[in-house]
Amino acid sequence: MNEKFYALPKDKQERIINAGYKVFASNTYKKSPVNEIALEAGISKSLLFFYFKNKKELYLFLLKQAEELTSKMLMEEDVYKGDDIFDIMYKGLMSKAKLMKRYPNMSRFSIKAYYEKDPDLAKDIQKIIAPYKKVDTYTALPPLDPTKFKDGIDLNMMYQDLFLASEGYLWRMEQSDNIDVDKIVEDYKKIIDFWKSIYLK
Amino acid sequence: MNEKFYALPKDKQERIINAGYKVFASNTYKKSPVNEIALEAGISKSLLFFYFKNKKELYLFLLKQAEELTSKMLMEEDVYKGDDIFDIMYKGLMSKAKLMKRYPNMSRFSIKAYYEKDPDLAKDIQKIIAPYKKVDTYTALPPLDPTKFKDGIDLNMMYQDLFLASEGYLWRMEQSDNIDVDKIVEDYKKIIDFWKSIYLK
DNA sequence: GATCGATTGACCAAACCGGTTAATATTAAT
DNA sequence: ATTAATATTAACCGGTTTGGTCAATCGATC
Repeated sequence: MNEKFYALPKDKQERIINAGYKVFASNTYKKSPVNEIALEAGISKSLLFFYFKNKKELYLFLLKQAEELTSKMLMEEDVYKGDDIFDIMYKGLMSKAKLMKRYPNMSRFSIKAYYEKDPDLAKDIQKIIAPYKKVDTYTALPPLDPTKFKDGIDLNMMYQDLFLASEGYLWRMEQSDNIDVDKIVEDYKKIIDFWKSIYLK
Repeated sequence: MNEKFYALPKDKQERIINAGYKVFASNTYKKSPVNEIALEAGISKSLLFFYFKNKKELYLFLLKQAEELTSKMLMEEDVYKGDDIFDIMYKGLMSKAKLMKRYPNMSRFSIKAYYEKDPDLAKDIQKIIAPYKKVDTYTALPPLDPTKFKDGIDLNMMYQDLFLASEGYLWRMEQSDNIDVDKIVEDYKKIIDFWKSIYLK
């Protein structure tokens, strides 16, 4: 790719990146016309080909970018990880929401990339994804201090409840095009408080 | 459309329908090649054009079919509606799962149709969707008998919890290609029981 | 083997797509 | 103002795809 891309004003860079995420997230790789991306970004197709030598390079650049941004977010999340499961989940969703505000289609793009079957790409995709694949994001029950929770509560089931609901939340966020992050975070805070009130001693 | 389509053996009809749902659910209308649908259905493109006079007719037929099947399911659901909220939610997800087993991509197709922007279609889509649009599926809190629930529980928040988690569940089902409906229903039953144990008196 | 309906392969014109290139617009330097 | 360098685009091209048609073939029935 052309290094001059990085010399572009940040907002133009992000407009191009987001245009790529949008189009590649809505279609398969093969059915994502470069021209559509250029149009969405407000530049000409030729200019896109000036910055990225071909469609494949553009795609892989976007994927790498996505993986880097995501893992960076996850690491930042980790730094502040305490032992309060509710707090962890709240902060988790909050940082996801923040990322989603800046790159509304990145998450959908990444998921789609994971399942992309194009023979020209599959191998390169796996190469980029592999390192991050190990970091499995909280599907398993984290260690919890049972004394803090009300007696008789099946902590495993409780965690499934929290997890499932958060997933539903995330899903809703992905559906709507223009997310009001603040409102969503606020709503989520409310339900977290509710959970605290019923699960905690 | 050609009435002879209905004379086809039921399983062949459904294979064609499901092929349509699959392709139209994965791409925009314009980028869904009729040939891909035919291939997926195991017939020739020519035969598809024999049953449906053109792409648009095929698409609208599938949409009408989807709306009819969905509203039929919702009505059947209504018939058995008691006053046990947990039972209602369980039965709701169960019938959705059953429908999803028979038509794995129908729901994704319908959602996509809702957002389809093709100028050739948008109007016709709205015409088909409009009647069913009013039937809003349980977003609002249904009437609940507060005496049955543990004291001090915010029923509104509780319902949001149930609803959100169910949404997450549904989402998971849509993600996976081959759904093990029975396992999913079983899992859901477990979490319903869990909810009963913490929310009910 | 003739008849008839079901099904297909071959075909076509139009649109589309990735990528190139020569031309133009914009900015900065002299 | 002129030039030089850079950023950006329009026009174009060969190859592919796509919706749709139609004559040909297949398969059963008589």
